[in-house]
Amino acid sequence: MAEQKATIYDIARVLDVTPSTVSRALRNHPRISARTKAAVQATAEQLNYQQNHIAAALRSGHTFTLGVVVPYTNRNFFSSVINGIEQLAFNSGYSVIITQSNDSAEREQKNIEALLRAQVDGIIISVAREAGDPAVYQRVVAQGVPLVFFDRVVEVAGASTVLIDDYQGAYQATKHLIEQGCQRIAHLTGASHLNIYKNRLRGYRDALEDHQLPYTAALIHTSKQKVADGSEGMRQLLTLSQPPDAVFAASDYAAIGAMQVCKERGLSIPQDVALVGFANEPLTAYLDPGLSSVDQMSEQMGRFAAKTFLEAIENTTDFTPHTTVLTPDLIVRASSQRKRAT
Amino acid sequence: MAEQKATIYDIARVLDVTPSTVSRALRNHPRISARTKAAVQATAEQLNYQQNHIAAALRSGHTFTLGVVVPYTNRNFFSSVINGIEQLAFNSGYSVIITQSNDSAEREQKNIEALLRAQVDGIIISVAREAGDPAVYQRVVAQGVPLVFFDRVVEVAGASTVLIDDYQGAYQATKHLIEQGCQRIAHLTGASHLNIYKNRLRGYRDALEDHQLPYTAALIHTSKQKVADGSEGMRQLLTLSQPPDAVFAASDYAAIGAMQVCKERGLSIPQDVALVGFANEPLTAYLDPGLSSVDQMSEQMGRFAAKTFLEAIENTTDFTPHTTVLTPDLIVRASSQRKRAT
DNA sequence: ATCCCCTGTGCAATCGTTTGCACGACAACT
DNA sequence: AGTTGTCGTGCAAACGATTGCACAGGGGAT
Repeated sequence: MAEQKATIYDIARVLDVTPSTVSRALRNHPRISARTKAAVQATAEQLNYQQNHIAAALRSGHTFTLGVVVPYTNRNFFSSVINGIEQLAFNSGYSVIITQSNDSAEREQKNIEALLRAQVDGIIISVAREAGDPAVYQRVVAQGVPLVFFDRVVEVAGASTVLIDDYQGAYQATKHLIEQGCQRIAHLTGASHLNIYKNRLRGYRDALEDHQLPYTAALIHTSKQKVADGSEGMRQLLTLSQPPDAVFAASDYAAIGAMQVCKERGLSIPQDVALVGFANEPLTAYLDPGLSSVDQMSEQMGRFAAKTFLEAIENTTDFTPHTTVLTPDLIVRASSQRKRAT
Repeated sequence: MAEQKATIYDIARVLDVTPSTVSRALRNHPRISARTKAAVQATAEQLNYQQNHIAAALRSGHTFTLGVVVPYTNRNFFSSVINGIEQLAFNSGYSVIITQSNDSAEREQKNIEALLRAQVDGIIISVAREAGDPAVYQRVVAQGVPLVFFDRVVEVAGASTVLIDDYQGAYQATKHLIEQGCQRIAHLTGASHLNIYKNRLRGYRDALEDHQLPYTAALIHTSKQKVADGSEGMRQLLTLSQPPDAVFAASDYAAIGAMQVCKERGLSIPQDVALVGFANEPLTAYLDPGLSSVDQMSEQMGRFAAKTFLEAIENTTDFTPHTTVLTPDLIVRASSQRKRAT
């Protein structure tokens, strides 16, 4: 059944040279003559030679493999990031191993260890919601394996990070709502050990202040940002004596929940209540009305993470870990557009 | 920077035994005494020994790595399947390498070759929309690497497949529409070298016949099944002298397009036009009205694909390739529910 | 006592490449 | 003519584990 695979020995035998010469010829070593290289190439193709990555990896120490750890593969944001990572990695000859933590710290740690055993050349990770022991990350760095965090990051010496500017995104979204004439803008925020929600809240607050609008604690609702949480938040907000005329949610799902409640109550969107979400999940475009949202540049984030890794690999000596901050992009749809675009 | 990694030689030195003994002890070889095993275990932990997969792979021929090729990682269906695959694979000690073809046959072939070079223990694939040369798949099988197709399959001797029963799904969906009182049911189908659309069309057609409804060619619209295609199809259908009172689309996206057109024209859903899609993308639940759809059991599909692979690996000798057919599940939402559920 | 088998371990080859070092040949320079 | 340098290739030792075979010692059967 299993075909015999050709090795460099087979090529060497045919051409009556040594395997070393073949190896060097294939890797385009400068000291090998053009004639020999051509001959090796030719017989390699003829024998259908495929390099054995494993053997090469063992000797050289490079596996040309990149490990990725995400909470869930089937969440659009993460799968889009993976998409971006894979594009760049593939073009540079790297394979990508995907693992998922299911937001469990224990599972995350196991994943990292498995990746290290697999001798990956680097690890790109978005950490689990459940906080784990940072020692694991430090061990990765200590082993000399480049480590890149994205979106959900942790401060680790020697690691790089790729983020979006959550503050900016929230600021833009809030400013947009103000410009559309909204005066009482509520905010659905999330509680987490991660900074993303804090930064969004800050952006929201600063935008209000910069436009001389009061910051009102009653207009803030904190939750886990699921659809049901958004509904719950909206219901509470509508009980206020002065209900909001706009809602900026820190996630699209919470915004969807809010939208559903508005529809139930017969409130028109965006006239009575304008809505903006966060993440620009693909589904937001298909809602009725389309949900305005802050795009997280997921694919780009993946590409930057991969690029950072590649840089780290190529200059092992003089690479300094760094943080890349991407500017998010406000996508305006019907849910917040009260005034016609000029 | 890089810490020294412990090898079995280090353990052997400490205990004054040979590396062979250590290797066997770690792999729980029956001929090693319990005492030795315990001692090896202890020092392994003490030295923080982590097996080098690469070295083990080179010698043993097993990489404990599973290759996956999908058209796109960031499509919910595929990322959910990957999710399912990863769950089972991880539990059995396998890592999963993800590659994407972007629906290009050339890229798909390159991916497969890269996976083979990486010496993966098996490949799970959903083929590109663009048809490629089946010889690539045969080469995989010829090399003795288990090959499992899912959803978008190709007939290859020696390969296994995991599918959903598209015929059944379509039949159920159509039957459901009939039971809701629809009489003129249109179908948006896709053109492809793959069988999925053909089977859905067959299911649709047979359901009509079984309920004494005529099959009308004018009610069939063929396209690539994007949102815009669905809109286009719906517009055409509405120009008919006898427009349909229901649409069964072979994909959720086409159904969304149709839904948008209905809304534009002021047609009420489901009263004037009932709608059912296919795939049960998560967003369907959030549409207004919620879109009924046929669930493709994506995670389960992934789990079955992984299971098939694991079976093939474990009984290399007496494994016979087989086809697993999953029964899809019709999810009824507001878009097709004309009669109250009793 | 003799033979056989079982238990626990060691020996050494092997997986397929990579790579530091050495070496012969030939050209160029003093 | 001797020295130095460059070019093209070969030698052999890695990389870290796995594994078939051998073997010593001890117990039981004959």
